[in-house]
Amino acid sequence: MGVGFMANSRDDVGVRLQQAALGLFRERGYDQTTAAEIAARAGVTERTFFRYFPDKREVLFDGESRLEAALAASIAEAPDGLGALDMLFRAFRSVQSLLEGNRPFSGPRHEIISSTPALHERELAKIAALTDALAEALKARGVPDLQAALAARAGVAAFAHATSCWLEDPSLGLGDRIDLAYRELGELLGRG
Amino acid sequence: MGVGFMANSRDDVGVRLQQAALGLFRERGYDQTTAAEIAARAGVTERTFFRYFPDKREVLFDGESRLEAALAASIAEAPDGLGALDMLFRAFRSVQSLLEGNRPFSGPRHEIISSTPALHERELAKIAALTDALAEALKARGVPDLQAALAARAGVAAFAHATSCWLEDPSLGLGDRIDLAYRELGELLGRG
DNA sequence: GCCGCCGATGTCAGTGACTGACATGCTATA
DNA sequence: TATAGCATGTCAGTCACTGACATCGGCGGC
Repeated sequence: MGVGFMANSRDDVGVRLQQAALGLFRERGYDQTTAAEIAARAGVTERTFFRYFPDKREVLFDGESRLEAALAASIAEAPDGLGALDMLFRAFRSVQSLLEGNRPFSGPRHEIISSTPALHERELAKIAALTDALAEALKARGVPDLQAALAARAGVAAFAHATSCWLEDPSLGLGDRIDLAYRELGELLGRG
Repeated sequence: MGVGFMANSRDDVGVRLQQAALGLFRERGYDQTTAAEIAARAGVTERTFFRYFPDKREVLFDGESRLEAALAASIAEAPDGLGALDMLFRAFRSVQSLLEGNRPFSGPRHEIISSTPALHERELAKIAALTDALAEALKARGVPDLQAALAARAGVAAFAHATSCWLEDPSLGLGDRIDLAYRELGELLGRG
């Protein structure tokens, strides 16, 4: 599969589309950017854009499947005898460096997403999908169905809280934010 | 502001649109229903549909603001000295009857929503908005910011879990589901 | 080295969600 | 009865997305 000299880059078309999209969204905002413009900047046609991404929003969501896989794998190989929440947080901590690695990308991305309702919705959907996947992973480790579903919901909620805090206030590392969330989650019920 | 004899009903146009939409969605599915068809069944124009609802999805989401208000009010008037999670669950239980009241409506609604990705996304957005509102309500009661945000996320996650279970398995009432979720949330941290 | 296959892309036409601008008709009130 | 005002209709336009078909370039078989 030779590359045949695409206009200006040997990058994969998909990657070029993502970069073009991120750039345009930052320059003009999501709503003011058309799919045709993104495609043009990437040197392809609008139709090609939609062959790579099922819709305009999806161009900003790609690492999600990798993250999901990593978390599920961590739960699958967790030591026996751990509680559901501990399996989850073990998994969250295991992807810490993965997330910290592409902070320079997820920073601007987060900015655009949180200021664009349509993108925010899509992110929530991704988080929900992640929740379901982790619930399944917990069930596979023998956690009863309902408990797995609830633990996944609560755990992912805490994880989302931690990453959100981390992205908006860089004074603490992601690892610290995760630990903090875990601890505060515990205190939440200790008090009552 | 007399009602001037709309085609076939003295119902408010908005209500007629909602009923028409729910009916058509159940008959043909969400994607196979156009906004123009909904409007036609309600006896108005497509343009009028979009004057009542900002987009096609929104026609199924209306009680949300009432629910949010009721929950926030419950937190605002909770007795002092309660922990954040207890304030939340007190609020959840306070809207139990409100929700059980329109189960005949929310049943079919839930069916369509959970089988339509676009609608599911919108529901998640509503839940997120609810989460933010409850976090604010907790802050107003003196809960520290970060803790309020985390408690709201975890609490709403448990509440969503409870209502979801309740809608899909009628063998338990909503109140029981809420109590169950509260108890299991406690066990989640007791174990680990 | 030529040929035919195939995958990636371009092209075109169409549907449907949404929007802004303007026209119209009915209600209420002077 | 005149008229201001609001709800609705009408019209034209943009843009996300899709299916069908054309094209082009590399690659394996011969």
